[in-house]
Amino acid sequence: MNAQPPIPRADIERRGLRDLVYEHILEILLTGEISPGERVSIDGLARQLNVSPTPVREALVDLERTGLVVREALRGYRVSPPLERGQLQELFIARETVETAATRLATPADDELLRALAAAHAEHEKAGDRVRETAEQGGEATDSPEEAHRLQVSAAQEYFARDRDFHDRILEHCGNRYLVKMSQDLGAQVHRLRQALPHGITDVNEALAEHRAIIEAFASPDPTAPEAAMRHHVRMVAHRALVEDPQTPTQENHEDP
Amino acid sequence: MNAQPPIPRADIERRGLRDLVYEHILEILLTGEISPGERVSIDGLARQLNVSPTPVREALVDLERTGLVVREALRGYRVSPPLERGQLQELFIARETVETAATRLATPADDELLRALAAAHAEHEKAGDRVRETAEQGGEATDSPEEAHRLQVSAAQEYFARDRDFHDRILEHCGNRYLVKMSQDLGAQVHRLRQALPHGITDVNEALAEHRAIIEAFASPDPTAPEAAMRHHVRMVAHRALVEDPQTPTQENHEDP
DNA sequence: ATTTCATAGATCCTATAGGATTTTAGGTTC
DNA sequence: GAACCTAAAATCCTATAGGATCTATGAAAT
Repeated sequence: MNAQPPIPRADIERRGLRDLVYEHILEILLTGEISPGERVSIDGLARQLNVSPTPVREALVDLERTGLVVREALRGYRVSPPLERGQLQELFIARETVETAATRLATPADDELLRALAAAHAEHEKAGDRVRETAEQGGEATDSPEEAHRLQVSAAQEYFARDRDFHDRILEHCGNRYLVKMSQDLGAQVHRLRQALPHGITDVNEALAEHRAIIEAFASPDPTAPEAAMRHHVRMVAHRALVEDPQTPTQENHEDP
Repeated sequence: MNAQPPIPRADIERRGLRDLVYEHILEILLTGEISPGERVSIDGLARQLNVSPTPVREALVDLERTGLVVREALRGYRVSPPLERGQLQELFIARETVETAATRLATPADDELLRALAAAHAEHEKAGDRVRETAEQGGEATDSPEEAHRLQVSAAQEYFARDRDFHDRILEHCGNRYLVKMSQDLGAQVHRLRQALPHGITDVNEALAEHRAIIEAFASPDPTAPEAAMRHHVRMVAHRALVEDPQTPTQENHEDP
């Protein structure tokens, strides 16, 4: 007989069908395969994924809490409508609150954080280069125009992922699991926002420069510098996202800049 | 025929069986009917509530995201283990972050907020009186000892609910739905913490005084006063909750007091 | 006495079925 | 032509059934 000891299989990470379905639906939502406001049929998804409705229902309950879908009893789920300007402002303020708190808690930075930030930033810069390349050759085209657009979208996704990695490195080192969870919850909304922006990424240089400033602030002896740099960064991102169509302002953040 | 316009019935609020089951399980968890670490059987709950397992499963998925239960694939749900000291510290820091941000956004307070806070505080004081009464006559007893204890628990629950109402009034007026949601998520953890504390409520006077200070700060012309009062309150709550058994400290909040 | 193994029970997980409700399509009337 | 009513299809919601997995109890062996 094969002498297999009671293997303490902790890292195999057994996952039920529900988790797989969740990721599949998430993929559908994030790629924008279904438009905001459109129905997300439970039975339809079950047929499409060749599973029963039960795991689909569980996955949707989970997704509802992320805010990506909304539920109306007896009427099913719908893709959440796009973020309004007011929600956008609130979202950035909430993000500023969480990110600055995490940055403060991660200060002073240990060597591990500094190395991780440098590595993440390098990847972010690479992704930024690709974004610029695809944006330039988008007009002339090496392949078909739809292929060029596909490359552009792919580069943008990679860029956003690396951007988020940078922030996640800080979150990981803040030592507060609740702030991490909050940031993840907000992250889903942020993604929704980015997907909704019509024009491509136009602030690669600015964002990278602000990230670099954050790294330098962590390296400096001033314990208030990192938080200030992060606050400035989040506010600039908000500013760049809110430049167009001046609408009804709803609230401001009363704090010293 | 009755000339009913396309009634925008928004407040009828239709709810499915899943929501009722959710509330029932929540009640079971908050009253401590099941001990931390114990199993939460899906089929068992379904039998107990006379419903099928499907809505129970959905409710548990929802509860899992609140942190009240934890899931292990193919092994079911369990009541979350009690908060460790490190988690407690992190929880209070997260709470301080969210509550102070909301307080800052609610400043300057309008008349509606001031009235709402005064009303909420009055109810909170009443509940505090009942807590003191039941604590005093707990020994002598008017009825059986277990009846006295029941009254004590009931008074404590009312007290906590009114305490939370006070904070919610501020949250409502901060104008940021994401901060509100974060506070609600943390609220479930806070409740878990309170239920775990062995001795009764011993800081009624202190808490009420700190709340009164917050009200006065909102009434003062100093725009930084409310946030400072709230920060002080949350920190004092944390201090009073963390006095006993000095364990390994994990992190501090680097900010000017 | 401790460990190992095996069997029985309970539980989780997924699939399928049917009742209730909503949505959609088509026809009718003003 | 627009509004209203009716009927059918689709969908949501809940319940039930069966296979897979885990847990627990008890017997056997070292």
